[in-house]
Amino acid sequence: MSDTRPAQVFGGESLLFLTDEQLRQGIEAMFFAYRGFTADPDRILAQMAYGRAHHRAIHFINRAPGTTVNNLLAILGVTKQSLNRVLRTLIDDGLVESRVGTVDKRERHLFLTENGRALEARLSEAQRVRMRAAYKDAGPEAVSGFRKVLEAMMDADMRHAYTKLRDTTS
Amino acid sequence: MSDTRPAQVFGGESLLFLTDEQLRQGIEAMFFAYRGFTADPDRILAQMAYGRAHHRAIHFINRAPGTTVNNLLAILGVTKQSLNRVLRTLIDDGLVESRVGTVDKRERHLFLTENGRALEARLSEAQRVRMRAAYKDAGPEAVSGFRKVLEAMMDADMRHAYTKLRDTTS
DNA sequence: GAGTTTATGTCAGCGTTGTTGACATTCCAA
DNA sequence: TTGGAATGTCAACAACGCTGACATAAACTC
Repeated sequence: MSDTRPAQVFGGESLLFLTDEQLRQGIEAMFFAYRGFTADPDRILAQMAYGRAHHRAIHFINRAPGTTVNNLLAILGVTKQSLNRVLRTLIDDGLVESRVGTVDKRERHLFLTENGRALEARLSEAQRVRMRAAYKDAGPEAVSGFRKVLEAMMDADMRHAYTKLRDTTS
Repeated sequence: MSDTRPAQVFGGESLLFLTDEQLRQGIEAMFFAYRGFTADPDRILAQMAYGRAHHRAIHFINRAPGTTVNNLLAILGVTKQSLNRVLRTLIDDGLVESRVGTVDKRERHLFLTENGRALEARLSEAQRVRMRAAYKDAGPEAVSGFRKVLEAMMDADMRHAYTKLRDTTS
């Protein structure tokens, strides 16, 4: 059942930060913010025949060029059938190149083409504009807290994927 | 290596927290965290024939009992056809009650039934468990920053909806 | 009172993106 | 050589967005 009492007692100003009310506000903030987070790329994607799944694939291929399909599958957390449909259109449209592996020829290594990089730049710049404004509004300390809470909210395997990407300079 | 130090130690002098690398990390953190954010309710919903859209409707009807369809439409940011399909099933399944307005008889006021409240409690408790753990891990100061950045990331109309709900004690 | 607008519901159709299941191919490894 | 891993593909389906069109009732306006 619902518990409206503070679940933890910390320092004076933060007595209430674990009440159900505070948690509910966090939940609603996530909901509304995620909409804003995806709104700008969504507008660009809608002009072409693409959706968020294409954006995600493009993002992570750009982030880790040469990644295999299986690796991408793990990061995106979807089925191979679902990813394959998206990759198929991106490859057919000349945004992604799929190269057979040299060491293991079963593997396909994925790269963005010139056009793919151009779209990636458009999409991520649109998203960064909003993030930059939000970061600037909130200030550096808030940004640090923001990241800390988000990391704590991830599933363990996603946190591993995230930190692995984070600590890799592309 | 990438620089993961919090930028606030340099105060307003440093724009390190606004580098593209920092922004990219924030973008990826949002992506992975949102998956975790929805994972627990998703598991419950999958057992019934429901999805995220049902959860959202249930959440906001619980949050603002008696809200009208139009109001809910604005909060959820979907078309009436899309919302209607979801509401239809929830009403047919006896989770939501739709009452004709007394002042304006065109309006339908939405309420959760006993069963609706029970499901809402299950879903939101599952979500709160994760949020509570994340908040506890990150600490009160991080939570404040988290909320600050999320609010700054919202579209203006969503921020209005959010603060309106936030400042209404149910 | 007539006409317009508003709130809602509903039907039909479509697109993206997720799912499961089945099956083929290729190729590494034991 | 056989088993399993990585990948691709086909089929079917579901959730949930969308647009467009149309119906109804109520409220508002002139």
